[in-house]
Amino acid sequence: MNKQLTYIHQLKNHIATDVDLAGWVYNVRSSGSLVFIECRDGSGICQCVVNKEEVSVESWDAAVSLKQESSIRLHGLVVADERSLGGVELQVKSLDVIQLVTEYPITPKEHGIEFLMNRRHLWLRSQRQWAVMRVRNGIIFAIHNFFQSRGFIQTDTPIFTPNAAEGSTTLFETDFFDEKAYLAQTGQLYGEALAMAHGLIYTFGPTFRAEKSKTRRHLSEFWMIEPEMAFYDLDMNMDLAEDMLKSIVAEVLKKYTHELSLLERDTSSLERLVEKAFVRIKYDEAVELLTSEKTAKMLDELVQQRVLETQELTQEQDAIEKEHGSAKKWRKKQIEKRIIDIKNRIDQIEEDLRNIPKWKQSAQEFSWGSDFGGSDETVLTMQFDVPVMVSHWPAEIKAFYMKRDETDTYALGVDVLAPEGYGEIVGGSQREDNLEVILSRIEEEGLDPEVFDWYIDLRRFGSVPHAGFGLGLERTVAWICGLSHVRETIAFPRMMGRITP
RNA sequence: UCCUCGGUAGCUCAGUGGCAGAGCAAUCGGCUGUUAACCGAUCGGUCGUUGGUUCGAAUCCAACCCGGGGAGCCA
Repeated sequence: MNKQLTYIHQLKNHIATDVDLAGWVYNVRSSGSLVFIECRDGSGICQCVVNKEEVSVESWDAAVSLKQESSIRLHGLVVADERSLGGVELQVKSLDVIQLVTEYPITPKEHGIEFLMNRRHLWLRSQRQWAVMRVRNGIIFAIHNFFQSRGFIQTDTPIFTPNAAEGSTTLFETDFFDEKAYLAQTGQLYGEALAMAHGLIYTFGPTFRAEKSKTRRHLSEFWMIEPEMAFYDLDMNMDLAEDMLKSIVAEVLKKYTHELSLLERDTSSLERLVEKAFVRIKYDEAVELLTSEKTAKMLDELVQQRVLETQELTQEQDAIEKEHGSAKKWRKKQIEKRIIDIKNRIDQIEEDLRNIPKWKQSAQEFSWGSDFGGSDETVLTMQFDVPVMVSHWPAEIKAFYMKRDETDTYALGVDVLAPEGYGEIVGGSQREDNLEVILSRIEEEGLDPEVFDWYIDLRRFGSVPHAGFGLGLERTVAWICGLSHVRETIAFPRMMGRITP
């Protein structure tokens, strides 16, 4: 154990020298008197070549016996080789097995989501999951960087709370020394108290929602970042949210190119967003856009595009199916793979074709005063190539603490919708700072003023205009990584029907 | 809670009323540059569960269980 270990991500700096590696067998191939080991050590993956004629009998026997995820120590020479992934490989001089593994369940082949989720503790070792966790780390670091460099103080708010902050959502109930308590769905109200102490604060912690949601955007336990700023109005709030998202994306693009390429993320949309101003529209304008001829036409065109794509795919499938009969074995496999891809894509298109008319109907029939549904958000964001910030919502559909405009009909709230159909990643508002108004709002909502007494104190003692927002970490990770479901953005997701591992 | 699709070998799937199948994994053998290596052989089954229809059910019907996708709600 006293040998100096070299980590795989540093190997490029050690070409033509001998190093010691320790790690796990990601995959292994053998070819007579050569064994190719793909070794991962947490920092990366490196192909290690064992040549029968250049190692001891013990090392050779060990190499031949290796199976996936066996833990090993390697000593060898680092060489540049274009045939190897990453351009560097290790020519092994000796190999020790720490533990020989048999029947590791996750093979390099395809697996279903249920199988993988049941083995999440092992799945985390796979390349894609590894990349996602690293990008998540990068996003977290970028968020702290952004706020810390602007003088924000990170504060922590309680997880046990005596009541719901916003009447509507379902919370997890627990027993707190024989008293009913709930797991926090937001730290916002406490954040406001801390902002009155420190001016600029943010929280970064877990939140819990007991809704029985089964969609790609929901978790029961997720992490949220909630800045709260004294002397900020809605516009300043929106500026801050835009700067923050740009800063996060820029930092991830700069530091995580390898991970994003492992995830096959097309980064053009992310790169564009860093440079361009976000779209800012008011709720009324969004409704107008949703119900417009332009939107209807765009959706019709989308249907035509999908139909055309299906025709092209079907033609390709016919052509390669004909070729299949007389093809060589390797080509047959290639064709079979391609046909599976084509079938999946066609299934996806058929679902789109079933859905788009519904989207169109939902958009066309949208009536002022309701909240946007998932498809409405998608239809809105499809028309822009940067995030869309929707502000000035009908006051009735927003929470009691949001400040209203002069006409008392609009809440000074803002939702930030991510591009590419990722939906709402930020929700925020300017808060109501007037004592009388907030008291009457609490009454109107039928909430118990006694429960909010400490919160109301914030309006009694030095009340000032202030604002804040919440950023959903998992949705942000899903969007930046280009993942179709938030369950892969957190190490051990908690969602309806999933509490283990 | 509702809508919708699915559950067949360790994994991914094919099989729509008549002998339970393929690829991968596993096991054994071969191969000196492999890239989800390849080639040959072997092994592998409570067809989600229970009941029904039928000469005969993986296949048809009913109920239930589990999972995927979506709605509502939201980050």
